[in-house]
Amino acid sequence: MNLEKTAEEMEGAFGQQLRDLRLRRNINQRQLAERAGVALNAVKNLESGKGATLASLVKVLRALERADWLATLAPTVAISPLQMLKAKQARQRASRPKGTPHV
Amino acid sequence: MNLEKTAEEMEGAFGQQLRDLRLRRNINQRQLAERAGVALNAVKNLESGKGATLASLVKVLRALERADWLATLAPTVAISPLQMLKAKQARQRASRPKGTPHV
DNA sequence: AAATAATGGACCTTTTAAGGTCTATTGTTT
DNA sequence: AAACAATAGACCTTAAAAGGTCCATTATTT
Repeated sequence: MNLEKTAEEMEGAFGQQLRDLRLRRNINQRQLAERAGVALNAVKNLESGKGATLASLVKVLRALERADWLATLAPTVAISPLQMLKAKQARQRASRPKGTPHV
Repeated sequence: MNLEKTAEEMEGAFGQQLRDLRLRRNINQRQLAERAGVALNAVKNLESGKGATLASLVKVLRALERADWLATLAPTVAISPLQMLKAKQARQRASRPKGTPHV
């Protein structure tokens, strides 16, 4: 998967990966849709990269037993107990730029 | 991230990860939306897990410089040149079950 | 403590995916 | 080579997200 791709191309390449996962398990689109609890069209859309929802993706990943992948996006940084004491609590909001007189 | 979660809960937990990524970079939702080329609402939907499209997700990941993550779903299995010779080409379609008289 | 921007949430309209069905094509099996 | 199911693609209707705007709340800064 190239990093210089357009968003559309990436969606297509992503769909190809989903298809690979399905074929490795040797199940057809209809079966996958059933197990995932989504419409056949939703699976088609995902695999072809023609537009899909995150909800459909999550359900399909569960059916493919790859839902664990979703947890790997932003691994939480481990922090030692000692550091913990002096650490400020994590931001809940982004800070506003100091100098920049925000329009 | 728990593996016993419902699809909805997973979408929420996923949104939290997106938020973490954004806050680590200390940019606000508006800036992220701008950079990603999506509406502010799309970012809100993603982070709150209230429903979003894969297209929005991909654009936002690019803006967060985490689009590479998308390629990690189904790592391709390496195959030695020797195995390559006797290997059948990968399936393009799922096979139909032999015995099962398909309804 | 006061000022202020970031965020949450509601509302509206437009766009698009979901869900359902049917047909044409084509990979796979026998 | 023939049979047949898996997939692609089109079409329609319904549901839901995108995009835009406004207001209320609250974390952060000074």
